[in-house]
Amino acid sequence: METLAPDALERRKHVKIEGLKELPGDHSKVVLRFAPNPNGPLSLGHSRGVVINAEYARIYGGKVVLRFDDTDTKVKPPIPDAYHWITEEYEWIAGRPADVIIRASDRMPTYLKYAKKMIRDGHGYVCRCESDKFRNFRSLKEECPCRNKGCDENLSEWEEMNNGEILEGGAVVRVKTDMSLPNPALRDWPALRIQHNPHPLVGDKYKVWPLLDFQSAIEDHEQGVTHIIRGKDLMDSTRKQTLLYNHFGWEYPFALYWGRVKVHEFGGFSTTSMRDSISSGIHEGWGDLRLPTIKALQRRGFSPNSLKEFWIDLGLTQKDISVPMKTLESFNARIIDSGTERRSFVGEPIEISLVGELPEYEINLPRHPEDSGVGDRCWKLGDRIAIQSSDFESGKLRLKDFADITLSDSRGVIDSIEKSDGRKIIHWLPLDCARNARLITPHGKEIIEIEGLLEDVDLVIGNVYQLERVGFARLESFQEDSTAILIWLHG
RNA sequence: GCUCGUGUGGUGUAGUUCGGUCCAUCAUGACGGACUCUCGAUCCGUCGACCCGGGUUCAAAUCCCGGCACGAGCACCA
Repeated sequence: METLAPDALERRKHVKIEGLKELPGDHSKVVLRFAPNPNGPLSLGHSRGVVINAEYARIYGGKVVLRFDDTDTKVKPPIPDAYHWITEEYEWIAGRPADVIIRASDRMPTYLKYAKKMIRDGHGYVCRCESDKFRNFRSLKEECPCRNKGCDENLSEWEEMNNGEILEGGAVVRVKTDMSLPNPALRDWPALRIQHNPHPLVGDKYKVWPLLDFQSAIEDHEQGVTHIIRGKDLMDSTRKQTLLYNHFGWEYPFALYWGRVKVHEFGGFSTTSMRDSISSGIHEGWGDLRLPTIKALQRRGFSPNSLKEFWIDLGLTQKDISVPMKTLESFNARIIDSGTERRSFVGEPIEISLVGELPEYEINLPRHPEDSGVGDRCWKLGDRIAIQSSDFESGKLRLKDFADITLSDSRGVIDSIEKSDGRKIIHWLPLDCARNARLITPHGKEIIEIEGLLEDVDLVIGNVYQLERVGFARLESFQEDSTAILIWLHG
């Protein structure tokens, strides 16, 4: 060591530890879970959960359970399409499908079974108090009258709840903890409530539905989850569920937390508010470029690896953070740049006639400046070309990779083919090689569409190109009139 | 009100468990330069931080006490 690298021993002062920290506990059979509500497709915020869980599963050779927490039919009702959207988006982000996929709504018999057992064992009870009345008991650390009912009475009321004899709001099943607990959130917390709304997938078969804390607790145990990674807003859920696990004699998984994330450009990630903005027509749909959805990121051409590197770099901390999209974009740019071919896009074009000795040849430009292996793009030269109106200034310009010209009105006099001085270099396009195009760019609350001309050489729908002097964009489609639709990615 | 959590450069992040090897890591950003027939890439340089106040100690980002700030939970949402 000392002879091979004498100063390696000293120089190793501060090294940043890359990657995720070690998971606590046993690593031999790691089971994690990602549990979204299928009330919409996945957002950029969700992708943190996918990345972190999938990465830990990869590190330890463990599994990830993708679980649809769809037990609310009223406040955040599930969207049937969201189940397959999320399944596919999970796979896209993680680079592999989830190991186990379950829907909470399919597992109702299990939840109801445990609920009944809890009541029978005296660890839970049917509470008929109105919510604000119970709230009052809770704040006073007093027990509500329902708490000391006999087991038989609880059980018969439980049956009434399930039969639909008790209306919504008429009863709730509570986990018996301790009304004198210092943390008010833990005092006899609600486990199941009545919902008569039909569930979009299982209909009106069930009248009693578990709340998140109960459903999630039971299912984590059923699936053998060893590590729960969740937002720190759910810390009290851990404490509530630990109390429930004690009733059942189960051992609670390790829980890890992350703080709230905001992105400067988008703020938070509320599926519900996105849903509202779509139904009210403010946004065009879940793939609207202004929305922080995975669908929008896919349309723009982000690499799933950029999400992975981004979230792993951010790590798993409990700090509430706000990061700029620029950070994600720089990860993405680094990933895609070497494999992204260049093309010319002239926005808001102005036609120019070339005057002078027009060489009778084709111009060969590299598809990638640092990678000759991908070959050239070939332009047939004509005397009609287009330049960007923002570059139009009467005077001396260099048409990139072609010629020095002097511009006056809409005529470009060729001064020389060789680069003769330090004049401004602009991108351009022979009209013969151009196709109409529209570059669509999200800009805050607006969507900006720039009409222009795109170099019409080997265009493949779905590919990302770097538009010279403009930035990265994904070719989304050709319209019927053959106009190319480009979606802006980043600079 | 009660309970819980977090505070390191503009933004993130490493280091905090077991004080010294930290005049504090890395990335991103901003600024400047080199190179390049893209405003991309690459390369070089510069800027910039331990919430505050005490205490313990030879030594504190790290331990203790007290403040302050921010966030969250106390939903018949997830």
